[in-house]
Amino acid sequence: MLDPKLFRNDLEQTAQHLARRGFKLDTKAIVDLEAQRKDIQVQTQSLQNERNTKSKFIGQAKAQGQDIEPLKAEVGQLAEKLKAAEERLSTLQHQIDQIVMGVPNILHESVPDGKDENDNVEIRKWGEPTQFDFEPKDHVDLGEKLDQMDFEAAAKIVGSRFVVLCGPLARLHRALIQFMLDLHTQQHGYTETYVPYIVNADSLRGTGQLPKFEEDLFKLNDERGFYLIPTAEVPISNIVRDVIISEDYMPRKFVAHTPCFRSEAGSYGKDTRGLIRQHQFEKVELVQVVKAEDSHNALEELTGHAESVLQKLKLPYRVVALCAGDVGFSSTKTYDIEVWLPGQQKYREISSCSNFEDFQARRMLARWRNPATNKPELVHTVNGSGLAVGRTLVAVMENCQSKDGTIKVPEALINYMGGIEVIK
RNA sequence: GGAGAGGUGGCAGAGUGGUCGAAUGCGGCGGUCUUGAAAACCGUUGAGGAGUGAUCCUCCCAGGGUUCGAAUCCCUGCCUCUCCGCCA
Repeated sequence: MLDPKLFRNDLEQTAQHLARRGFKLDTKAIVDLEAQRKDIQVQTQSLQNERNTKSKFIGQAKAQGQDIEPLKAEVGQLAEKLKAAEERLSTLQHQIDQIVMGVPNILHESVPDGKDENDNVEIRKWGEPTQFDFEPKDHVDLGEKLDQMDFEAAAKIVGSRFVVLCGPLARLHRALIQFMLDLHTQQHGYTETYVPYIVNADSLRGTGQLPKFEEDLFKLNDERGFYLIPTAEVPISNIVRDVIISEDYMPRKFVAHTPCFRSEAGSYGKDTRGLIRQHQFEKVELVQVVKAEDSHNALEELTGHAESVLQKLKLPYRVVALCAGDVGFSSTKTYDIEVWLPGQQKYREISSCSNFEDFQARRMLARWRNPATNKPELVHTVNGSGLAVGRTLVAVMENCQSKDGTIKVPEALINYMGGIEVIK
C-alpha cells in the first residue's frame, strides 16, 4: 500500500510514476472520493464532538439533580444524523481503500523501462551454458528413465501439475533443501524459521497477495477463510505484522523451507511438461526486515545469497533486472535469477528477489521505534527465493546428466546424499 | 470433545456506565546530584487520523447491539490460560 498522503498531495506525480509500469491510476475517481471523504469526515467529527460534549454535560447536570430529559431528547436527535454521517463516511472510506489496496508499488528509479519479460535487462552472468558431446535430455526423460519421477502416479492421486519422486532422486530433492538451509544459516546469517503453511486473509493482505490475486491461491473450504501459502514470504513477513520492534532487532534475516501451493489459474498450457510449474513445490525463502536506508543494499546482498547456492552447485545462471512492466505488484525493484536448463536450451527463473520498501510494512503495520525520534517508523521488507527447490532439482538433473542417463551429484551435495555420487 | 478463567499502553497490571485515553509499577527519554557510574529524587513518555491552524476525532482482541453517554452491560466470533478426556 502506498502512503495515502501521496493520493492527497502528489496525485499527478504518483499517477505518472505508476504509469511506468503500465498501471493507470484513476485520478478522477480518487479526487472525487477524496473531496467527499474530507467533507464528510469533518462533518462526522464535528457531530461526534457535539455528542461527546453534550453527553458529558448530561452527566454533570444529572449529578446536580437537574432535569435532564430535554437534553436527552436533543442528543437523541443528534444521534440519527451522526449515524447517517458515520455510515456515509465508512462507505466512502471503503471505496477509497478498495482502490488504494489495488494500487501497485512505485518503482525504484533504477528499474529499466519496458513492457514485458522481453525488456528485462541482463545484469550479470555466471558460467557458460553447459556443453555436451551428446544430445542432452530434459528432466522428464531423465527422471522417467531412472524410474524415479512419476507424473502419471501423481495425476492419478490428485491431478495434473503434481509429481511423485522416488529413491535417490527424492533424496536429492531433500538434500537440496538441507544444503540451502545450512548455507544460509551458517554462512549468510539467517535464522532458521518454521512457519505455518496455512494463513488467514489478513496475512495475505499484508504481503499483497490479497485482495487482487485471490485466484492464484488455494482457499480452504473452511468458514474461517484460510488459504494455503503460495510462498513462505507470507507467513515469515507477517511475523512482524502489527508490532513495533526495537532497533536492535534489525536487520532481521529469516530463512524457511516450506511447500508452496499455487492454483496456476490462467496458466493453462504453460509449462505443462515436467515440474517447472506445479501446484505444489518446495522453496527455501529468504526474508529480511531492515531499516529504510538499508533496504536497497539488503536486496543486493540477498540476491548474492541466492546466487551463491547456484555457484556452489556449479550451475550456470544469469541475473536479470525486471523491467518496469514486469516487476510484481508489491515490489519496487526485482532481480530474477535464471538458471541454464539444457533441456530447454534456455535460462529459466529459479529465484526472484525483491525490495518492497515500506509497501508491505504499511499494510502490515510493521514498525520499529526509532530512538532518535522515539517514534514508530515503517520497516522495509526484502525477500527472495534461495532457491525454488523443484526447479533447482531440474537444473541439477539437466546440467549434470551423463550420456547414459545417469546424474552426477554435485560435489556440494555428496555429503547430503550419504556419499552417493551418481544417481542411476 | 467437556468444565472454568481471561484478553487493557513497549511490558506487567488496576479500572464504580458519566473529565478514563485510562491508576500504579517496570522499561524508555530528559534533568538534579556525582570526577564518572549506580542509587535516590524531579519531570516526561501509547497509536492512528482529520484540519492551514486553534483544535478535534478514533482506538482498551474483532464485529454487532443497548444507552443521551460503553474499557465497563448484552450477543457473536477469534485468541490465550487452567483442569478433564482423546490424540501425532
